[in-house]
Amino acid sequence: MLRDIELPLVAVLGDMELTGVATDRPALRELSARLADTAATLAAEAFEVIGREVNLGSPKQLQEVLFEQLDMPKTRSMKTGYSTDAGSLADLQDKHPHPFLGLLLKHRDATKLRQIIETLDKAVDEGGRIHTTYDQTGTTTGRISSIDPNLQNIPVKTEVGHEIRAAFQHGPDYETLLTADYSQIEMRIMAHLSGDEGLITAFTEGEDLHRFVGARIFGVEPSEVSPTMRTKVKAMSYGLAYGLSAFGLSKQLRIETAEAKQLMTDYFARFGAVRDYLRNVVEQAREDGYTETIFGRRRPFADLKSSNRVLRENAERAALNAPIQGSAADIMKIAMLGVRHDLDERELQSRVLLQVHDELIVEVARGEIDQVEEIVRHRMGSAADLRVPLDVSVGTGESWDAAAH
DNA sequence: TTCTCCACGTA
DNA sequence: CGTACGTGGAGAAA
Repeated sequence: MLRDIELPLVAVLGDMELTGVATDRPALRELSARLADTAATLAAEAFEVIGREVNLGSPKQLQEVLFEQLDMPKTRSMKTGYSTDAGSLADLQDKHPHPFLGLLLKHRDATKLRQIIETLDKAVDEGGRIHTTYDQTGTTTGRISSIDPNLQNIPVKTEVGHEIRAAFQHGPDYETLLTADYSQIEMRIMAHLSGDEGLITAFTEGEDLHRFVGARIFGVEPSEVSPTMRTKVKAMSYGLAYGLSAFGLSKQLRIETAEAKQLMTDYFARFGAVRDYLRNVVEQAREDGYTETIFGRRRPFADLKSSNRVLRENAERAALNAPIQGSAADIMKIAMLGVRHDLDERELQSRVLLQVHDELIVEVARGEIDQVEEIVRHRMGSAADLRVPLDVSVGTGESWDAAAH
């Protein structure tokens, strides 16, 4: 692990840091200005609605507005009062609709995104590139983390998120950016580790994983799986690897606990080996005092025998997740070494710029697209030999956003 | 200036 | 009552 993966990876990460990624700074600044404008308008409207000016970024002041002035029902309790996070505000909007709530949520969204953009803008160097720093020893699972700035949590889900990613581009001497990511790698690892025949079949035969699983659970044909059914199955599948409970699932999907419970029962009725595996991982960790990834990376656990239930159950969920998240991290690291090796061997000018856990972003030199795609697909696809295929999806474009799939 | 809490972005 | 991270603002502590 140390000799064959971590140490060789040091140089790869070092080069990625030194190279950095080209950015369209004017675009970032324009976006920032637009969001500042939006935020100001929203703040003014919010103040109008409550009849006074407060700091919308202060949870303390928001609590005064919501729970005293507007007399809203109390939300989740915190150390310093009651929560004003997005989930709580959404609940409030149901129980006690008020225009202030929507304005506040939109204002938060705009200011948060603007703050991210400002941080990025400050990080741009003289050459127009942003250089992150990778921390190879900062996580408990084997993932690498990214700091100063963190380029592993750049927004993507919203419209503005896409605009931000559109500002990450290839440099002037290069032809395009290429992104390559593993599809459902953690679910595939779960299929591999559990040996669940149903899940393995889903990956070897099913075109759409969640549709396939949904058909099994709901007892219908894949073509009969509705969008709602698929959403539920998807949430549950991803949640499994984190130790999600029926309660947590119900909350996330905003459905009754009984329905969530039934969903999980139906899931495990069809994919029982998954449940057995998850139980076994925790059991084994309790005996050994550590978990292990496919490639032998160990994570110690001290709290699995704790008499404190909260500590113990937290440790159980972490222990169940560690081999899955950790194996995925191992696989990506091996793939990165392979990609680097092949780029060097063929003396190509293209270079890997970023890693975002299950995704690589490559700056492709002119005329090298086909070769680079072949290398990346091959190295990522063959980084581990599992009981299910490793599916890699690749895209190219002028920007990170355009290259995404 | 430094620390904790809250909130929230990603995989 | 969902794993793994990093960051910035507010407000308190030093």
